[in-house]
Amino acid sequence: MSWTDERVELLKKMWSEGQSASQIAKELGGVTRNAVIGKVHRLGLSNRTGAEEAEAPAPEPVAKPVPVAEAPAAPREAPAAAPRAENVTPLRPREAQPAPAAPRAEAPVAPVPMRKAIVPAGQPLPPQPSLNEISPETLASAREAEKRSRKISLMELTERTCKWPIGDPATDNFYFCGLPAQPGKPYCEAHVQVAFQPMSARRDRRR
DNA sequence: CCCTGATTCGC
DNA sequence: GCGAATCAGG
Repeated sequence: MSWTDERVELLKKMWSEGQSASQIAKELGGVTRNAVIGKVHRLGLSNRTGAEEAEAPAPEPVAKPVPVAEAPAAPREAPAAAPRAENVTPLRPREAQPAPAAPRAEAPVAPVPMRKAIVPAGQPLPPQPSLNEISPETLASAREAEKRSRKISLMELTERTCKWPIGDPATDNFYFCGLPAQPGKPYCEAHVQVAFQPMSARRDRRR
């Protein structure tokens, strides 16, 4: 591939639009980001001053209009579980919560009444299965994983980090597991187990 | 780790 | 002129 006029044009255009060298390289094809950067310098447009740059804080051109997670489906069967007398520690409240007296009286509401955009776009909402739907073994490894979790933020999620949400998104005690995700899967080994269960086994355990 | 842009330097 | 390798930084 060589720098034909068209290619240089596209390069100039994209560069002035604030696209990154790698994005431009991808678009052009046949070149690496290094090639793009090198060309940019030779063309003398290092100073990203291609377009007028009105002053609009150029919203970091995110390649695609990442569709902010649609309002996630209502927490499945959450309310139903609430009434259960026994303290149904919803799996979420981490760290042993030594029965701190006077647990919010208005707790029966669905756990995790999230606002929006809590789960990265594209990924299915992690089910918050009621405890009896999870086998003891799976539950154990899930809790163990929670301890080792990297506690990363939404922005730190990547292709290979577990995207299992932990904590209440309404509080600052919210983060994502972040452990190494199973190749191709959105979660780490432990959370994959919780998220993807054979229908049969799941049905059998449900009450 | 992943990704940025900047530089260098042999070709 | 080109761009891989490498550097510096987030």
